[in-house]
Amino acid sequence: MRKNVSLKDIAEKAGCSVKTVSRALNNHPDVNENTRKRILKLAEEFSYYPNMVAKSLRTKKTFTIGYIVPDITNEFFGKVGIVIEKVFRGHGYSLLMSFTEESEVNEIKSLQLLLSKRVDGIILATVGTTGDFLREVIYKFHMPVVVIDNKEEGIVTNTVLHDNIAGAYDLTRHLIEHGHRDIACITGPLAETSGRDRLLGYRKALEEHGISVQDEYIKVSNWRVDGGYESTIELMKNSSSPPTAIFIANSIMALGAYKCFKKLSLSVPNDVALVSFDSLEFTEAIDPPLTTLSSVEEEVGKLAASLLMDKIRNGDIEVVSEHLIKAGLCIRKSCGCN
Amino acid sequence: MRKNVSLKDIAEKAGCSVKTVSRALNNHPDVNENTRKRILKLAEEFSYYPNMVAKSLRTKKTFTIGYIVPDITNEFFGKVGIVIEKVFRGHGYSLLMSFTEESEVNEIKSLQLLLSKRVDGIILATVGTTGDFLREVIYKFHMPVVVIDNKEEGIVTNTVLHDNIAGAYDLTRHLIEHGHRDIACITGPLAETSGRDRLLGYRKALEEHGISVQDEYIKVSNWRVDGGYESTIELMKNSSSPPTAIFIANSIMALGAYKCFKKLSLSVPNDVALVSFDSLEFTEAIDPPLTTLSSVEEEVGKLAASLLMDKIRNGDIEVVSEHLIKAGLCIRKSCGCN
DNA sequence: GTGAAAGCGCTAACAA
DNA sequence: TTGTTAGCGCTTTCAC
Repeated sequence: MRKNVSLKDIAEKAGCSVKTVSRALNNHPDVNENTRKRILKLAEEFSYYPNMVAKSLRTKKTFTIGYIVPDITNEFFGKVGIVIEKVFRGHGYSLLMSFTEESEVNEIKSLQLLLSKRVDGIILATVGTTGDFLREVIYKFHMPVVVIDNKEEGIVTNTVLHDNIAGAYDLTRHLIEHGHRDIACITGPLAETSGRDRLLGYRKALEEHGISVQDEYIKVSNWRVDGGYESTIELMKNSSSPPTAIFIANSIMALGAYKCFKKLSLSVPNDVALVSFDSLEFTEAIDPPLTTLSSVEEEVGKLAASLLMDKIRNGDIEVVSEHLIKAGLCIRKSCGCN
Repeated sequence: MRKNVSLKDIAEKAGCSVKTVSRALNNHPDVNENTRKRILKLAEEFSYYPNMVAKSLRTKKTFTIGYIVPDITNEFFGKVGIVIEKVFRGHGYSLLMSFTEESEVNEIKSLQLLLSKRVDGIILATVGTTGDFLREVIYKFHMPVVVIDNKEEGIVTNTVLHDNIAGAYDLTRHLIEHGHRDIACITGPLAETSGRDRLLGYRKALEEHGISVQDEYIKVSNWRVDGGYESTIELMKNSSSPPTAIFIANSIMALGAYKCFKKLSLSVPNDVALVSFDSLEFTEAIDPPLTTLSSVEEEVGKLAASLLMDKIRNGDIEVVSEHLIKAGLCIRKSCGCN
């Protein structure tokens, strides 16, 4: 930081008090029109930018929101971040970002940093295991917090989640409606809500349609291209009878499945039908276009942002609400449609 | 913000002065070991988190870096952002993010906001037309700034850029080495350095190999899937003789080209060979895998971050350096190799 | 309509 | 080794 122009500098030139300058610049009514004009002109001349640091110290508001996510290159967190930034920018807030790389230690460090920086609120895509500390953050420091993406263990708090169970259910049911009975599932780590719940939705769909769930059809993978590839190989080569359709719990892994089918010279959807969760940029450009759920980032971001905004305004830290965002089907061709 | 525990609170309990507490907590040498231990214990008990706002006001350092980009869902800016955050986190800094949506007005607003928030430095992926204001930011406010991705018009400043010309040249030459002569180019908007320079590199490669550049083989598009699709259609259907190979200036547009080839039942690389710029997640999963340049995000991020860090430390705002990051070829199959 | 004084929580400079 | 004083740039309170 350098020696910036301050209210005092302007006050001296204008021949009035610091307070009058402050009033003029903050559109206070109690200030003479001529004085105001003179001051505004001087501020302009001096290229005055108010020192938000001093303002924050005094008012105890930083107009800064913390956004903590595992990894911003994940299209989901990127899109949600864009939406959140837009909402808050409109209210004069900016976004402080912290990346945890899915590490609990980093998540706690990030929270502590944001506590020190005295942000006005936090939107947290948690790894799910920092509940105890998070409780302190909220109830001891009265920090407004909204949790997204994963549920936090051991604490009931404000959350906005993808409706994982319903999504997995709908996708699987769509395969069933195409006449499939031998349907496999590739899901993510069961330690995460999303991995667990998407498997749950898949099971529920099968059970409700009188199809028995076979263990050899369930693969727990890692959300990545390589994991999707490996799991698909296993399903197609090692099963006693290979599935005729696969529900994959995210689209990145589906990319691995495509790779595998190419290698095994299997055609989608004739030999195997495919559906997966996220509608990403490539899902409609790939051949054949992938049937997925529609995007929920816009909704998740908007809702999380407005929940947080309300909490900041009302200070009702203790009022808790949980929200599930349900996505529709985005039907393309990999499922066998059209 | 709420009433947090302050140095004063701890000092009262510890029975010493505020300054002693400050010293103890900041690992100052001149403090009695017993006093220090007592104070640290109290701080722990009280869950004391130093008020960075007050500290910043006093020291004129916010330990905050501004990162301004058009759109964080762009894989390039996301990856660069991750790297930057990591470097700066190691030095105790955090990242304030601002998204401009490629708008000049938003870019200026973002800069003003960061000026007000008194960040210690800025990494800016500029739209390219805010040179005049940027000059003020740097020379009048002595703000350390590093520009990435695009060159800023009308101002010479610290930049870290992808070597667009060399990249386009190498990719095009690779096609020539495969024996192609009828090579087309789909580039981005010519108002952007990247769009312009990638076209330049393509031309250079043709000229140096004695191949005449044909205007009908050059399409200026929009970096998007749909643009890539349209341009490819035009090339393949409307050219007097369709090209046997295409250099595409980014991989998203290449996705559109794949879509088009599928529709026209053309096979890659037998009917048309293809190369494009960025190595994204899908480029190696698609069929056939796309030959691209290798990723430079890691290098761009690291260099930009360390340049900025040096500037912040040394205060040599006026020393300017420009850096070009050259990428190697990432050869897959769409070019005809293997 | 305007100003003086105090203070937000911290650290730098100087004393003790 | 520890404490005192002052001040960072702003807003709040209260007085005029």
